[in-house]
Amino acid sequence: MDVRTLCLGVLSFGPASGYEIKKQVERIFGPFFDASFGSIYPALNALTREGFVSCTAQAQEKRPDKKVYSLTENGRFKLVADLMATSARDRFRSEFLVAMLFAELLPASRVSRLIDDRLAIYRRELGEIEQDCRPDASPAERFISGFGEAVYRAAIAYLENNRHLVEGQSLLAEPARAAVAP
Amino acid sequence: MDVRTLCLGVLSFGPASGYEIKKQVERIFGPFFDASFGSIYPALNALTREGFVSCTAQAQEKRPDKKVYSLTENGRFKLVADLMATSARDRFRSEFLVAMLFAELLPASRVSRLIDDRLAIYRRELGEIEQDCRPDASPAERFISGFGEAVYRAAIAYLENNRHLVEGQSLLAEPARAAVAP
DNA sequence: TTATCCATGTAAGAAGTTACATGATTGA
DNA sequence: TCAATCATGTAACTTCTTACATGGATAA
Repeated sequence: MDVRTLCLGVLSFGPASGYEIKKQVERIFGPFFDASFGSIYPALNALTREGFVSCTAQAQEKRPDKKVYSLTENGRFKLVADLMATSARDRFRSEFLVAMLFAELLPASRVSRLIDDRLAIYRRELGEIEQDCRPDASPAERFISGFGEAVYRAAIAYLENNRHLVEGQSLLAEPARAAVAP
Repeated sequence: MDVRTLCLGVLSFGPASGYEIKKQVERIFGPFFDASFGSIYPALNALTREGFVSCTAQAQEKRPDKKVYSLTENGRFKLVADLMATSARDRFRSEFLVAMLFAELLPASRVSRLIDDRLAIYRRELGEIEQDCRPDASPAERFISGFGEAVYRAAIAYLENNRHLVEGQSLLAEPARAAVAP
């Protein structure tokens, strides 16, 4: 599963430009998948060369031509083949959790700050998911949004209820043991 | 946050070989972070060159020397500096969710299979987390394991309760609309 | 007036994976 | 006998990110 497949997938909903594809990916997947312009544009060019998408340039004044891509028949076959072949794995790579493992080495204030920041991010994502919930969304879109909601809610609740496990464990600031048993 | 920092972090718990570092990362983080030998060994060599770790080779019979690395004072400083500097972001990249967005294009059986597989993976991870829960685990380790548990439980419950949103939506096999309103 | 949106593209580089090489030991 | 464990390492490759180039329009 790479950016090329993602582009084919978004184009299966209808023609779009590279710019619009990026926006759609952001809206639908939010933090579950992302793709930069630096990967989308080359991907679309390659797909065009290989005949999986076709491109018509729309002239615009004072702006680069807008290139609108459409899935070709071959492209549709390739999309299905890619989706069938994919191992569909998840990779959740959390620098936050790595940092938490070494919380003892950091000042307590830094640990608290990291947790607060993470909570703020999760809450913001949650808010965006709830806001973006449009009535015309497909079942598949609702499925994905709902998954995000469920996972974020769980993560937020966990952080709120268990942050004490890593807060106030610092070996730097104060003698933690003395504070625990006064 | 990269493999180099991860190696320094694990070494802050005590000396270890590259092989042992990989095992520890697998045990502690499971699916939240991983590092292959192909990234760990070069990282350790670079860290040795730069003086952040020291290395003593233990001769072994019929096997490559076991190289045991220890954090130097400089390495400990660098670890803290890296942890302070990190943005500690999460990136959850789910090929599974991408595939689900395009569930309509796939045979219903394939969609069900993907969901079953994902549930099996989540359940297995959950089981491993619960099994690995050792009495001597640090609060930080318990914090991380608990986070995984909470998130996996939420994901499993969500998939079980909402899979109908993407199952039986196939445009391939049968006319879904007719089946919905008989 | 400053930031954001629109709009595409390239080049350099970071970071990591996979596959290979080597090979005895141990448990199922 | 087959797979896993232990043990390190290199090289080729994939994939993506970041930074840059260009620049008007529009909203705060």
